[in-house]
Amino acid sequence: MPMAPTRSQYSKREANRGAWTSEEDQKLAQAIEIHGPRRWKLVAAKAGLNRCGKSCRLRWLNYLRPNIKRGNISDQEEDLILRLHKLLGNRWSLIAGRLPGRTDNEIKNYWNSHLSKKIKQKENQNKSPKQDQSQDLRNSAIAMHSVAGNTEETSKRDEEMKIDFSRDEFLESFNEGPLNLEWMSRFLEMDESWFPFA
DNA sequence: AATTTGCCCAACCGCAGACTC
DNA sequence: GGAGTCTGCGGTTGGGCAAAT
Repeated sequence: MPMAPTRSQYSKREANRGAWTSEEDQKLAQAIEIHGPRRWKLVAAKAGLNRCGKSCRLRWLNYLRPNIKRGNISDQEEDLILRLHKLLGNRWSLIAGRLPGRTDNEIKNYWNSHLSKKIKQKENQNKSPKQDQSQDLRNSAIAMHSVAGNTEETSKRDEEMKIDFSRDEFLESFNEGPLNLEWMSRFLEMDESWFPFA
């Protein structure tokens, strides 16, 4: 029985795969400028790239898109990722939505290569009593706000934050089916004006 | 110097839901 | 309403590189 072609074998006879060249990037950027970052199949065709729409979309979102932040994840960003992951699990796109300039792929990679290990280590050495989850939520909101660009001291805000997150209410809202996700999306998309310290 | 190992990250794949006709 | 297509998401893979042996 013949073996299935490997990925590299496919790449020789079908669409381009693998790393993008700067020439391809340029063509894609030009096509998007004309047709917009939608209709990816069309964009791929118009760009004259032997790539599928999906591949073009990914390249745009993770690399070519304006305002992409490159370089190391800051401590503040890391803290926010940890907190959001605690709330949301592997909802990388939602998490990325709260980190300006970061992509879901980048955060997912960062999580898999750095944070998941850190957490395991922490879990192993830290068998201390669980933190009050309402405090966690308050901290999450504070971290979200500060990463969004506010320069006030978080400790001060923490003191000023008067909203009383009810742990039980919050946790209950996660156990009620599809509405929960909607609720969480709204929680994460909330305008900064929601925050009392804004 | 050559080889092995481990890590990082860009890119691919499969699936589900949204959209269009 | 249903079929076909497109889009977006999360999981996974594999190439490239540096450190270790």
